[in-house]
Amino acid sequence: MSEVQWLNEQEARAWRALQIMHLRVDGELARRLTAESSLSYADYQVLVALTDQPDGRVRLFELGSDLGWEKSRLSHHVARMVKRGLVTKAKCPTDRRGSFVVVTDEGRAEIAAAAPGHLVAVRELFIDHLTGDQLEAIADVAETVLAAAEHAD
Amino acid sequence: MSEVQWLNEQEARAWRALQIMHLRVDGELARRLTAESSLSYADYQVLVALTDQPDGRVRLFELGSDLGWEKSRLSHHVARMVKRGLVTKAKCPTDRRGSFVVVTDEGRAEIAAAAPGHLVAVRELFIDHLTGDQLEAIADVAETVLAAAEHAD
DNA sequence: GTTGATTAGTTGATGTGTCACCTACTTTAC
DNA sequence: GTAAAGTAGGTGACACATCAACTAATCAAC
Repeated sequence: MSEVQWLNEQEARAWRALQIMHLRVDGELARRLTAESSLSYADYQVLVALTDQPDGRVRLFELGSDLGWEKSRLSHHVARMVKRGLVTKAKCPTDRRGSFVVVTDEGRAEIAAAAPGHLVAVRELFIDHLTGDQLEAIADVAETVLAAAEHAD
Repeated sequence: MSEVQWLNEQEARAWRALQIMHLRVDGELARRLTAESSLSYADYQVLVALTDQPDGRVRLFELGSDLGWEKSRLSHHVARMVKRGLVTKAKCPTDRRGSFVVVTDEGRAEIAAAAPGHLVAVRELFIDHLTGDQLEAIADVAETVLAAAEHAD
């Protein structure tokens, strides 16, 4: 067994605080979303991705990689959303293996109703407490870490 | 309906990047942990909290608030860990409603085996890409946000 | 054009989280 | 003391996530 390199105080503080912050903030966001709308946080993310597109449709595999979800999870989740009338599926004409997920009017209505409250919550729980410099620093860190992860695929 | 205040570019960039970073990093950490040990990320967190204590025992409600878990989730999860022999439960002598969760030798062995690999992964996926200033900035941000959340209980 | 590898998506079993509700004990107020 | 309120924890039903195995279409090689 080789020596374990434990985290030093600064590293441990940053890592721990970040983990706990994320837990608290995301937990509270999810709680408020389900309390104030009929959408889960997962539903919300799917609907945001769909309504970001001009035609409100995205291929399943693309949605999966955008959200960082496994295809199985996505398949199950979309099936539940179809059953609830938030989205539908459509065959892809150019690749007969594939499907699109398409927002329905009901899905658009649900996210339109939920978004304002969610944005208020994001501000209240996170953004409002930070300076411009801090937001910049956060974005730099996250993008650095993500770029490294991409690079190590 | 009042106007929705959308996120500006800087805010959106910071928020989005942070969310995606967390998804990717925590997802990869969880994947590696389950691949290289018999512990889930949740198991790992419970065992860390227990082995942090000199006597390896924590009251359930305390563990719950440390981890930010609901009591029901904790109850279910601990029950599963008991079944797997990683922890046991012990009645609290001073409050007869309460119980302690106690690490077993097997639990200690499992986390001792898993911790080195996990630390390597935390470094590789996160810490190694950041400067001391960046770590400091992250910790400041997270602590600020957490303090605000505490304050708004 | 036939074979093999890869990719898109599904399915079912199983593990995990959440919600509403429950018991048992403790604390507070009178 | 006793009633009411609060706290520690558990339970069962259901929603959700993960894993392995599967079908079907496309792509690459020859």
